[in-house]
Amino acid sequence: MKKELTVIQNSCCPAVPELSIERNQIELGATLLSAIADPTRLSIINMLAGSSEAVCVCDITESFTLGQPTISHHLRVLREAGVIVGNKRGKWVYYSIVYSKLREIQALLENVFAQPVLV
Amino acid sequence: MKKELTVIQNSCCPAVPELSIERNQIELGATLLSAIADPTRLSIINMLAGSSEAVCVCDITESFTLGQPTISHHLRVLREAGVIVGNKRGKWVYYSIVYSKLREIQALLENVFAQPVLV
DNA sequence: CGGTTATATTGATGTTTGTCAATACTACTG
DNA sequence: CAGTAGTATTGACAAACATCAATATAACCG
Repeated sequence: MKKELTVIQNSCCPAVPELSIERNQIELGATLLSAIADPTRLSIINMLAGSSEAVCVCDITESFTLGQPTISHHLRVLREAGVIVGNKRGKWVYYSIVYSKLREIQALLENVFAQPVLV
Repeated sequence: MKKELTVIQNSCCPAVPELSIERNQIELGATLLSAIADPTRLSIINMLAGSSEAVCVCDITESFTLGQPTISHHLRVLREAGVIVGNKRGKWVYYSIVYSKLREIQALLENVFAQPVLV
């Protein structure tokens, strides 16, 4: 009896795709996205990005119903991610956006989302 | 004795900036960013975005050292965020990217990061 | 039908995160 | 120098999260 030629579908995919991006970039992306993935922090970013001047912490705090230590915590997260910088003038601290870091985040997303070049 | 004309610097900022974006958008942005702000999930997105075909869960699972239920969990997070869709064929489930959702995320970031139009 | 394979769900566990109250620190003020 | 105001830090706590082991579900196979 001759052997059947039936193609057994025991493989689910023709080929397993590779990652088109390095592990470092993935880790960095996750870190940066985590830093901004919060309503309060997105609001702070939007507030600072919309201001031509650096903004004092007291004004940021006033914009939210959250307590001052909580805002200070969020500012620290953004600062440590490199998204904002603080500048002390007298007893006030003024924060402003690091635009290059925002562009870096967008560029990282581009790379993660990018389809490979069709040859 | 005449009143001093000294301008007391008891205000830290000339003006408090307003948010240039709606609260809904901030909340949506935070939700979507949280969904992708994880190394495993970013890798899955990159893997799927780099594939011309939908990819079977078993192949996704093989690409990581994490257990199958953990990958299934991450797939669920991405699916519920609308970033990927699953399609069942026989006993396999194939996932693929919802590119419109990726563009939505990028557009949201554009709005959050955008400086207001200079008049 | 009984067994096997692929995927999802559930439950448990340790870790991280957002929030607040209390406190510390720093610079101005009188 | 003592008091006050703006900001940061610490510690505590509850909620959310990532992970795994165990189990459930669903589709194929013999």
